[in-house]
Amino acid sequence: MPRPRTTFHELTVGQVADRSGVAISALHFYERQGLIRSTRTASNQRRYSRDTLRRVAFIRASQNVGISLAVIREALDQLPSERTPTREDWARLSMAWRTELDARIAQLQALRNDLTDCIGCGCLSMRVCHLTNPRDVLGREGPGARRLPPARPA
Amino acid sequence: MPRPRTTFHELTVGQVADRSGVAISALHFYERQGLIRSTRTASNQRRYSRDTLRRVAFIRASQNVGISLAVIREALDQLPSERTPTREDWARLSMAWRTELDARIAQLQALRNDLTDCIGCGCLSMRVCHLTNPRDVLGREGPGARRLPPARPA
DNA sequence: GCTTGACCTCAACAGAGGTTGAGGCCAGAG
DNA sequence: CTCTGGCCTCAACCTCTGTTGAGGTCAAGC
Repeated sequence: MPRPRTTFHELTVGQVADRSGVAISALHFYERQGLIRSTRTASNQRRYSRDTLRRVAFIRASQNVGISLAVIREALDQLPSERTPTREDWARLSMAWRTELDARIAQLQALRNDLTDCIGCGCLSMRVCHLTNPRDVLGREGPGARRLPPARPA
Repeated sequence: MPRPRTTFHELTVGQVADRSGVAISALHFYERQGLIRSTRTASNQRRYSRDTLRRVAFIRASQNVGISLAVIREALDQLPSERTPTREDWARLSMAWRTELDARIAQLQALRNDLTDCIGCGCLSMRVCHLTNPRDVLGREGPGARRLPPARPA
């Protein structure tokens, strides 16, 4: 079996796929979207540095809680592009991301509390505006094709 | 301006749209997907009962935290179909939904803590398996066309 | 009795997030 | 030297969550 050669610090796309549990096609997709990067060998194969595993874990974990790839990319863009991120780099990212996560946690807890307290208690007054889209804290988010660009060149 | 007549307990689609902040087209879509229901007037216009506002608020709030419409529909299916849901009905739904929300809250907090504790402290060992897809607790979730039906009739 | 605005249906398209498949390259084992 | 497994690209397709537009109905108001 001709497994591609790698140095210790480089991973093939297959290795990253195996270790991260993400399909190769998804890794290619993430790369096209600028979420991860690779170098190429002489024969044009991708090689990933080990911190890619962390990036992919970060991506999937964030996606799992409903954050879009665009927002995730913005966060990852804070990491240095042409150097392996250090602990400080990730710590800085963490601080920024905490805000996003805290907002979402608060939103989830509000939903849960409104369901149990408000509806559960009998008043049935789930506070609509409060829950459905507090865009002051989360900004525009959520799936769908609702947001068109303001004007498109014809 | 010929606003449609409604009784006190009935709302037109435009009224639901205005009060919920959800586009009419989205309400039609939710109805096609079985998330909300309506009766029709003699002239085929939709009329919604007031609890539809609650359903829509529930849908949007849940969507906002990354839950898919399919999962939301399953939850809403627990409400009685041919009677206005009572406090007890919503309370029952709340209890079930809490589980879903609690799991997501835990997941978010784990992500946050791993980011701040684990990466922030220097060990940099974001626990991949633990974070990316604990399918024992959340089941299969997340966007994309990854899951094809096992076999489709030709 | 016409106009107007809210509503209807149905089909087509949009954007996000991928998967699948065809066709081809490259390197190591036999 | 050939075979094979892993990798490559590119285009097509898929699901999910809606939006847009064309064409039509109905009822209130002037």
